Formats: sequence, structure tokens, C-alpha cells
Amino acid sequence: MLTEAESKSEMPEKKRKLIDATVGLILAQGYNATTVDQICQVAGVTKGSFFYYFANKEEIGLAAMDAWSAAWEGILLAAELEKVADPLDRLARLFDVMEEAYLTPEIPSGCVVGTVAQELGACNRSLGGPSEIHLDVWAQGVIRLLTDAKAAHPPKVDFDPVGVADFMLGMVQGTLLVTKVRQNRRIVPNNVGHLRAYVLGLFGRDAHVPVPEEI
Amino acid sequence: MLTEAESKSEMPEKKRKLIDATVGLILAQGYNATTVDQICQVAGVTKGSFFYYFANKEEIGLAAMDAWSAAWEGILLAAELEKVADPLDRLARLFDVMEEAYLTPEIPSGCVVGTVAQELGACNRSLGGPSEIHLDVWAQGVIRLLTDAKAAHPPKVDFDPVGVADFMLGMVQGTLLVTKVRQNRRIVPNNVGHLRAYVLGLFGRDAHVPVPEEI
Amino acid sequence: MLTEAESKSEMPEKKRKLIDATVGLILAQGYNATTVDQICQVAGVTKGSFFYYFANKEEIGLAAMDAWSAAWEGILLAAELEKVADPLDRLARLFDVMEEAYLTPEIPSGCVVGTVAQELGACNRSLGGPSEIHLDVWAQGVIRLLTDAKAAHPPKVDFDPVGVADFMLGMVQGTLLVTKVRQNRRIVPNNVGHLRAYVLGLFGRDAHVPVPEEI
Amino acid sequence: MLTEAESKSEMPEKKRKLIDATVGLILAQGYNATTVDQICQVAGVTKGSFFYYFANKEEIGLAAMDAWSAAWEGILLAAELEKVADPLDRLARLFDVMEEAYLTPEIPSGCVVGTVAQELGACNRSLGGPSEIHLDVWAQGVIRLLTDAKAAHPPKVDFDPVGVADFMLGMVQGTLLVTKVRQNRRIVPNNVGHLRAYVLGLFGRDAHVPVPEEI
DNA sequence: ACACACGGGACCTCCCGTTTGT
DNA sequence: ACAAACGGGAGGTCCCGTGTGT
Repeated sequence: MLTEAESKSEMPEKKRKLIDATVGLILAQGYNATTVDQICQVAGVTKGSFFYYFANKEEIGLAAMDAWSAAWEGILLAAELEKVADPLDRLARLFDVMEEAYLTPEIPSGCVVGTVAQELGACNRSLGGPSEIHLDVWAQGVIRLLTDAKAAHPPKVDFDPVGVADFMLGMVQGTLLVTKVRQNRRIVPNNVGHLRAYVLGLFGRDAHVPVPEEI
Repeated sequence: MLTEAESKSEMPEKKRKLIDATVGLILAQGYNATTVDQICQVAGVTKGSFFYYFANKEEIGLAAMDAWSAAWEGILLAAELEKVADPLDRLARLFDVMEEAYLTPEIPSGCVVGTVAQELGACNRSLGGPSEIHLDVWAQGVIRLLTDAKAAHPPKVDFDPVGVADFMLGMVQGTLLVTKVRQNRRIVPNNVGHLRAYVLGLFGRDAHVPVPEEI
Repeated sequence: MLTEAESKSEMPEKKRKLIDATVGLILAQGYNATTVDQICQVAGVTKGSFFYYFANKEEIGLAAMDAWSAAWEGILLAAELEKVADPLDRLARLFDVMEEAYLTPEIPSGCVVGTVAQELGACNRSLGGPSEIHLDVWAQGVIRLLTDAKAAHPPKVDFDPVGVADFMLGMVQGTLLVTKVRQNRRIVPNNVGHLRAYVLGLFGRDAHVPVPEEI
Repeated sequence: MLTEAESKSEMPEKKRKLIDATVGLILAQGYNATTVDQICQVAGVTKGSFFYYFANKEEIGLAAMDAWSAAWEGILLAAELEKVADPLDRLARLFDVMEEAYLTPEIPSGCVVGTVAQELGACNRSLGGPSEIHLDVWAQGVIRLLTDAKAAHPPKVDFDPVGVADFMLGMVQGTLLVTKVRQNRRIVPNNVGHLRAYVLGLFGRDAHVPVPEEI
């Protein structure tokens, strides 16, 4: 989603602060409960500026999702997945990156895209549509990894990369949702562990199934 | 959650209609976007009646979650899981029931509890707390099944029933979330299929991994 | 105001409780802030009963004022003013009775009639009118005392009993108002003391002017 | 109370109109019966503007009391009390100013502070507290006058300036209350007359006791 | 590029009074 | 005589977005 003419780095500071504030508020309260005034207050910016940069609340919702996806891409880039030679190792590395990212305290738990999808997916397509696309883009990345791995390592049982990617997407979103209500990230390593065990297991590669004493 | 003195069946009709309307609206738009006026209109009831039965919007939110959980328990009861002798078969049956339920067109897709949890879990504990409890109750039922199955059938690899139940909970919630944005239930059989394959696989029982041509 | 066919003593208990609750609530919060539901709750009665005994909220407001005036008459009766032979002594006794009554902790401070008069006097004559009459009835009683005293004891300076009664009425109402905000009755003896000193002074009778160390 | 950075003269016009409207409405109907919509309508301002200037109804209640007190200080300032050399003459002049002010038809009869005190003094301290303070400030001004007068003119009988100021405060508030329900100001000169006679009498100075034919 | 003032409508809540039934 | 259910509307608050000016 860095297709915008104006990438986040070369963005006016006020605009960036507004987006950052929106991301934080959506994670904390969801989209509907977040008000424009709140965003402005947290960003330390007046409403005049807000409506200069964004035509309406929806637009900053889109921008927040874009920023969120870009941040996630940044995490993957920083992980230098492409430097891992074997496609299956690359896939395995993805699970580690995910677990690490979702446990980093500096990154608020939750997912802006998933939150918007849950709240508006069914009733507001102008935001729900883009949220769906963001999720699909995420899934496509995973599909590519799975396909490459399949090409390099014939799986023990045949599977559809699309289906497994959807399975992983659901797992991730559900884990973040439960994490939010429980207000702790305890289940992250557990859920990612089981997911890794399953997916790598499809390739016949043994992965550790999480057991009580570890957690 | 049928512990209330007043079960849904012996409830005043208007109250029942209000709760039903709320369930539908929360599934469609989420909690925050649902207004009291909307609920009344859909239920065909006046606001005077609404506030006779519910002190405030939060209270009907709680009632909607209770009704939702009760409905799910009703589905499990109707499935007569307890009549399945072998605990592992019982567990296997659960996946079938889940898949069937999430695909029944009469039951709107999504989960009231999960929706409330996503929107309010982190910022409104008076609703977030109960939503968390509902999720935990669901998980506990699964934990029981897993424990019984473990007792009857030594698993191929050891696992923690609590962790696996959390994994399943996350999977279910995430699947419903993605289903909502995608506006179709195509991933339900896929995700439940993978989940079944993984969990039964822990017991060494082969389950069919979903493949493309089936979907 | 015992002209009602049904005096308070031979009143149904529920009706009496409703009136008592109303008196207390008006003293505590005023007329407008007092709701019918509140009255019912404090009285331990349902709304069905309320609207059986009173056509609307205004009517119980009138009844509360009547009850309040009746209670005050009861205090005067109990004080047996008429047994004091000398009219001026009778007048002097009135001040003592007032001071005592306004300091009795069991009697909530404030005046139902004055409160209604303040809130509705200018904009709701159906309650304001009767409140005015109640005040006038009080004043007339004082006028009688003053007139009798004047007849028996030629005053040092001539005065109009009506004017002095109004002065006393104003003083009493103002004192109760200030007492209410200050949330203590400290000024009661002070103000009644000055009032007594002035009125008795008109007759040349020395009355103690309140001084600091007493209070 | 002119300590606010923003005195009424340099206030946005809409804000001023809102306060003026509130003052008028509180005098006419009291605080509780006055609605925000009414205030806006009388002021010729929309609700959007109202809530731009005032966070809530309470806040404009405070502002109305401040404005009212400031207006009264303005009257005293205009009367140039401080130019009267003799402290006792100054005190005497205060009675004239009061009588004059309370009889000016342009100034609506009643007292915003007293009205709020009566309605909310006992049950809403966020408004009751400030109303109490306003009354105390008024009393303190009188205490100063009485103390100065005592220093310059040894009184005939000793008295406590604080007690006499409270007496005067009660008298004023009560008079305004009765004036409101009677819907005429006839008792103002009478009550102020008696009050002046009493207070000046404490200094041995003869003041005219109001007699019938004058009124 | 940004700040302030403003408009108007939606939303939750509450409250008075009525209706229906016993 | 009383209780429960209900109707409908008003009130306080909030919130998105617009205008005007600099």
C-alpha cells in the first residue's frame, strides 16, 4: 500500500501525527467510538488541520489502515525474509516474526484492519471494501510463501495454499481479537505455536506443539 | 447462561423482540453503530417499552450476548453430543456441528460476543468483561471435551487442552470476522476443516485436509 | 388548610406516604427536580397507586404544600400560643417557637411552600397561586398577633402590621434559603434574634441583640 | 467576580447573548425548568454554538451567576459608595441603592444566585457551592461596611457585623422570593425600610419605620 | 496551511401519564 | 385499589462537517 504518491515518510508532520493518533485510537476503542475531536486532541492538532488533510472521517480511516499495512510490511522487510534461501525455512521464519511482532509491547496489540473489518465490513463498504483488500493482500503474501514452499518441498498431504492462507488469516485475526478482550497477550505464543505446528506439519516437518509448562 | 430466572422462552414478547433485533443489528453493524431507536424500530416497539425492559443500552447488549450464548448452547444440546459414546468421536462431532451452524443461512454469520469483544473489550469493561466470560465459557466446554478425549485416547503428541481450546476459540472468532468482511461463508468449511485436521491429528486420527477442488 | 374533606389523619396510608415523600424530596431537591418515579420509590408505592390518588404531579405538589402548612399549624397549636394571656408575650413566644422549630433536626430545614414559590411562582400560576396563598395565610396569622399586640401595648413608633408581617415573612423565607445552601442552620438563631429584637423594639420592649460570643 | 480573564464586555457577542438569555430564563423559571434549547432560542443562537462556548448546562449556570454578581457590583460601583465620606452614611446609602435597584423595572425582579441556591444548594454542590460563595461575597461586602461604621460610630448596642450581614442577606433573598410569587414589588420598599430602620437603629440613628399610608 | 466559530442533527436517557388487567 | 406494561416526546450531550479569516 505504498502506492500513494505521498509515502508516510515524506508526509507533513501534522498529517502523520493525525494518522498515528487514529491508529492508536482505533486499536483502543474501534473506529466508531473514535471521534474526530479525539483524534485531533491526541495528535495535538486542531480540527482545521484535520479537515485540511482529510475530507472526512472515513478518509483518515483508510489512511490508518494503509499506515497499518505499511508498518506490517516494514516489519517483514526488516526481518529480511527474502534472504532465507529455503522457501520452507522462510515460511517457518514468518511464524517467528509474527509471534515476535505480536508480543512487542511497543506495538499495541490488535489490528487496525481487522478492527475496521469487524465493525464496518458488513455495512459500510467504502471502508469495509478496502479493509477486505488489505486482508487479501496479507493472505496473498502468505499464499506466495506457501506456493514456493510447496514447489520446493512436496507436502506430506496435498493442500490448497489459498485455503491454508485463509486459515492462517483467520487464526491471526481471531487471536488478536481474543487478546484484546483478555487484555493480555498470553495466547499469542500458544496460538502461533499450534498454527506453526499444523502448517509445517503439512510438509512433514515436525514442529513443537505448545505444552502447558512452557506457558 | 440459562441460569437466569427468566429464560428466553418465558419472556415477554416485546422484550424478546427487542433482544432479537439487537442481536441482528449487532451482527450487521456492531454495537456502537446500533442505536436504540433502530432496535425499537426493527423490533416494532416504542422507546417507552425499551426503557421499561432495559435500563440502558448496555443492558440490552448484555442480554443480546446472553441470548447468543444460549442459542449456541441450544445448538449443542440439539446436536446431542452427550449421546456420542466415544469422547474423541464427540470432539469430531463438534467440528461438524460448528461447520453446519456457521453455514446455516438462517443464522446470520458472525458472533455477537466476538463483535462486542472486539469493539469494547479494551475500553468498556462493563460489556467487555462479560464478553470475555462468554468466550471463556465456550472455551471451557471445549476444554472438557479435549480432556475427556485425552483420557480415553492417549494423544500422539502431548498437548494442553487449555491451549488447544484457545487455539480453537481464536480460529472460530477469526473465521467469523473474515467471513463478515468477505460477505460470504466460503472460508468456513475450509477453516473448520483445517482446524479439525489439526486437532484430530493430535490424537493420531487422520482427518481430511481441505483441498481446492472441494471448495 | 384543613378545609379538605379528607384531613391527613384519616387519609389512606399510601396517599400519606406519597405526600410525605414528596415533602422530603421537594425540600431536598425542589419541585422540578423531583420526579414521580422518585416519589413512588421513596414512598415504597407503585405508580399505579400514585395516579390513583393524584391526577398529576401538580396535584401532589399542592397536597405537599397543604401538608406542610398543616404541619406548621400543628406546631403552633402544640405551642398553645392562645394560652399566653398578653398579646405581646404571645408575639414574643412566636419567635421562640419559630427558632425552636427551625432548629429541630427531625424537621428538615427549608420550606416546601417557599421552595415551590421560588421555582414556579412566576411561571406556573396553578402552583404559584396556591403557594402565594399559603404565604399570605401565614402572614395573616402574624398580622393578627401584631394587631392584638398593638391594641394592648401602644407601640413606641407607629407601624403597619401588614408591613411588619411581610418583613417577617421575607426574613423567614430568606433565612431558610440561606440555611439550605450553607447546609447548616447556624444563622437561624442569629436571624430570628435580630428579627425579634426589631419587632419587640417597635413596642419599646428590649430584646437581646445577638452578639458574636453567643454563636 | 471580575477576576476572569475575559470580562463580560470583551466577550464574543453570542456568548454574551447566551448568558443574558440564561439570566432572564433563570429569573423567570428557575434553573431546572430552563432548557438549553430555550436558552438558544431566546439568544438567537444554535446549539452548536452553545456547546462551543459552554461544556454543559452547569457551566452556563455558573456564568449566569458570575454575570449577575458582576452586574450587582456594577450597580454598587455606579453608586460611588466609596465617595461617601462617613461610613455610616455609606451604609445608609446602601439601603437606598438596594431599594432603587430592586425597584428598577428594567432589572427583572429576583436574584439568579438566590434562585440557584434554593433549587440546587442542597443537592448539587457543583452549582450550589459557587452560589453559596456568591452569597458570602455579598455578605462580606456588607460586613466591611458594618465594621467601618462601627469603628467610626460606636453603636448603641453591641452587635456582630457578621450576624447583621447574614440578617441582611436573608432579608434580601426572602424579599426577592416573596416578590417573585406575588408578582409585584410592593414589599420591596417596606422590607428595605424596616431593615434600614433596624440596622441604623443599632447605631442609635433614627430611621423612618414604614407606615401604611406611604405604601 | 491552519485556527476558530459555528450549524444542525442524531443519540441516549428520562419522565409524565395512559392503558390494561386483576 | 393497585400493579405492570407501555407510549411518545423532550432534554442534555456529542459529533461531523462547514464557513470565515488569516
